[in-house]
Amino acid sequence: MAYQLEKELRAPADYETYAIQFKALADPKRLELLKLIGKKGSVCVCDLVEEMAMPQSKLSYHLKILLNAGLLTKETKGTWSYYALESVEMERLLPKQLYSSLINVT
Amino acid sequence: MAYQLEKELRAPADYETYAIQFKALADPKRLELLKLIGKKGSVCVCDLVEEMAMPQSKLSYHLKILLNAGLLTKETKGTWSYYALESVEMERLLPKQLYSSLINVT
DNA sequence: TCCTTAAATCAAGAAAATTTGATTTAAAGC
DNA sequence: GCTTTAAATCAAATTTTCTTGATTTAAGGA
Repeated sequence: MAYQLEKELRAPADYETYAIQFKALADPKRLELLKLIGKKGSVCVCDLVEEMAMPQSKLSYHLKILLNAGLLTKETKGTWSYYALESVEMERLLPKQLYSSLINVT
Repeated sequence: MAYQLEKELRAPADYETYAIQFKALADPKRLELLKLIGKKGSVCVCDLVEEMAMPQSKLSYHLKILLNAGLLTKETKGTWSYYALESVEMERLLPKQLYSSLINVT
């Protein structure tokens, strides 16, 4: 009974988190972005601007969504920001087939 | 070379499909809805209206999104529509922890 | 300090998703 | 045929998300 109650209380919060993560993934452009980052390992925004053919502010917007969802890490060096996949979270969240298509693309 | 090309051509379409499915999952209310359907096994809309405390048109809207994403099945009997989880697709798409929280909830 | 470059943020407009209540469709019973 | 009930659809209003271009922040070099 206490166990059931605990489950009921915990579920909605978990769903919030999942919803944020799925929302981040719910865009073909952001999936492409993840793939590109996965392929390069660690990339600065300026490189992504060229490769994604996107304005810089737009890219920052989408990177922030992925970062907030816990799917990316960010490391700042000087004026550069380097983004990389948060592989543990990605692997936990994504179906195998998709996950392996996003990393180690040769 | 042909292999690489094939991958390039196939990827965007796959991302579209994944985006549709993740979008369907990107809402706490829809996740609750999936859980309720999973718990009941097979449910008509009229029962869901009561349990989800939602207007009927709103429910139909969300059910359609989940159905289009391939996450639900629909079977019509007379004037009733019965919805159930498309378990194979759900299991393929969802992280284990989430999947098992949505089915067989006692 | 001044200038340059990289990246984040902001504000306004555009587009997409959601909500609402009313209407329509369609099956079943009388 | 008429009525009732279940569910889908529609149109309008609202809310959320996305895009754009300009501005701001912050680090590094001359």
